[in-house]
Amino acid sequence: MNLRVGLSAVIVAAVGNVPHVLATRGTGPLGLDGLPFGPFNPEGHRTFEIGLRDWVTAQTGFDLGYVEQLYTFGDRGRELPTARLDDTSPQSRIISVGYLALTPEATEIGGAFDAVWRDWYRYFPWEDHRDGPPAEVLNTLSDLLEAWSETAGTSNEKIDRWTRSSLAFGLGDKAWVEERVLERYELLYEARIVPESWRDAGKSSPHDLSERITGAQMRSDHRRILATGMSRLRGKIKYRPVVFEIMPETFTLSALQETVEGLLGIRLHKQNFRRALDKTNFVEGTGQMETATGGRPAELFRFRREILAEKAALGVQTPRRR
Amino acid sequence: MNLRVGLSAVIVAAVGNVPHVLATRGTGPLGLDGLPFGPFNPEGHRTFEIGLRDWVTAQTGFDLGYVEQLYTFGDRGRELPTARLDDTSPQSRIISVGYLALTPEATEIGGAFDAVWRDWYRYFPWEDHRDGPPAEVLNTLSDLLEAWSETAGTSNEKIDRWTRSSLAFGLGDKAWVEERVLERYELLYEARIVPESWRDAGKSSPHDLSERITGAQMRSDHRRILATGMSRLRGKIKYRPVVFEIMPETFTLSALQETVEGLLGIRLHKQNFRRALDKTNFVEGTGQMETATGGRPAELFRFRREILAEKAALGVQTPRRR
DNA sequence: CATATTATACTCATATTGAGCAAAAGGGGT
DNA sequence: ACCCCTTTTGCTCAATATGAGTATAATATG
Repeated sequence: MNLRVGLSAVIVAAVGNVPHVLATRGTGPLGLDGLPFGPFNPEGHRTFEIGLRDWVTAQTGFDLGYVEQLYTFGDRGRELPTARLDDTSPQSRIISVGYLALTPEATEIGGAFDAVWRDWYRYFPWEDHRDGPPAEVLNTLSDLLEAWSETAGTSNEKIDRWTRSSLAFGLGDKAWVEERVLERYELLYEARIVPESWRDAGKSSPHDLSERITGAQMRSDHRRILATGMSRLRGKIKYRPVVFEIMPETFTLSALQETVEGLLGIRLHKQNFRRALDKTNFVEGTGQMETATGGRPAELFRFRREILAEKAALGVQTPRRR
Repeated sequence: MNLRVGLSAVIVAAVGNVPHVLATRGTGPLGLDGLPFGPFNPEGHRTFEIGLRDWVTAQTGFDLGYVEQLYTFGDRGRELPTARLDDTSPQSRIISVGYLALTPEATEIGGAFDAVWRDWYRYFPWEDHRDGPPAEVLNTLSDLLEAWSETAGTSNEKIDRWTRSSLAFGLGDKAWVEERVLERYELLYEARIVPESWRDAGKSSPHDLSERITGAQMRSDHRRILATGMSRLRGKIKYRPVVFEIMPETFTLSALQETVEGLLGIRLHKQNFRRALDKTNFVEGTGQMETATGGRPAELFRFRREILAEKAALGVQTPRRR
């Protein structure tokens, strides 16, 4: 059997303090978006990371800053949109090594590469709790998950399904834990709520759900890879100063907070955010002022990159509600 | 070029509350240990994880419990012990997907598989701070790292090397951060202190260091993979109840603490450990007593596996000294 | 010059953390 | 029986961190 290795990238930038991912525009009959994906060329590149950087630069014209490996996806049944899980035909098998990359420049994409920056909540509407939990989306999903739990064979299995659902989505008295993006997506996939779970099984969905609820689909398993990247980033931001990789040279503290809030999908208490930031010594004032704030001008700050080697944590802890 | 995918596993169990890894005994001229490593067979296995479980069971006769993917290693120059980093010959390239597995049974290995359980500090003597920082090892390494810093070209580079060294190893007024196992190993590799850095470059080491200082070598890049696994486990133990995957059915709280201490390589405050554990509700008393403690008998506890889906964190936080 | 808007500075109750002392419950020797 | 040693278990306390509030400063706008 033919084994091939590809690289897929979740490239994140902030557009107006809202997290965006680089997506390749859909071309097939369904017109689904995908993640940038390129073959790994073992002759040309000594490491995966070098291969990834090269090929993103070649196709989009900009340099990636922060890069980290996410996960290696090798399941059979993920290559073709119509592949069946029980398919055992000895076709070529593609293994894809997923990477998370952060870049400050959400510039227009040059070259022949048909890619666009997309608000990442387009693919995950239930993940955006910045204006409180999105009631319509969550209620619909909650109902569907409850129905799915009911269809289980045994009563134990029913309870298990519903427990997992409420924990993942913070239903009932459970807390919403923002970094469980992957867990939530996988649950929606397992419960056959998200359309690609039907697509991958070669069937058509019996549901008639709007994209406002289930989010936009992606090619192959790219939405899963994106969920993996979001989970990783939301987790990491709490103990490593990775936000600064997507911030411009100078920024106001409010802009920094809004970016963090955008990534986490929740609002933070302003005063406590500042206090936590103060303790870390990660930023220093530049003396310059940003006047277009609409109110009192804010000082522009800069990330003290020297400190990167030293300190580890951006002490932004998120409150555990409930 | 031939692309092949292999699976390597860091399989951890506790032998008398001390963490051990399953290692394959050295056969080559150097007689170096290695990690269990097997080819991934795309025809036979739908996913990597299934492949891994199958092959460990086939070779050792026991079932893996907890399994998680670590990292995918694909650098050129890691296949052969004598491969040179600048080697560009189009030989077969092996990509290895590393896995971390935890198992409670440190049973004898059956079958034809020549594997042994090895104290993981055999490979990383500088990581064991259970009886305080290991002065001899750390002093020697500190001197070597300082010497390496001095050989840098520019003064900036000198400072950078020494900063990274003291941060990684907690030298001077810096704190020892136990989960930076990989960072420390990579620094020792970069500084050419660890013998395999010379081996990989096809040279022989000018140092004459005992294994008591540099730890035991492993085949290929297996020591790096082990370091990755140790880092992951030490990090994860603080926010997920993974310890219980290597504990027997019932255990005393002291045994649990000693196992955690073994994994983290540091001592914890007993009363605070208990208090943190209490809050999580992860364990429940069985009523039975263990009398062979040498003092007051201790109650035997059991992990409440039902809670696994619910609660996330084993709130064992490690003190940040200094 | 009042008002809206945003930035920044304090305050305070409560929870968490690090670290200590004290009592309880065994075993072993005299 | 009694003392000593060891380990478990229970409790206290100061220091710090956290969540959330109020007050004040500095600008733009009408």
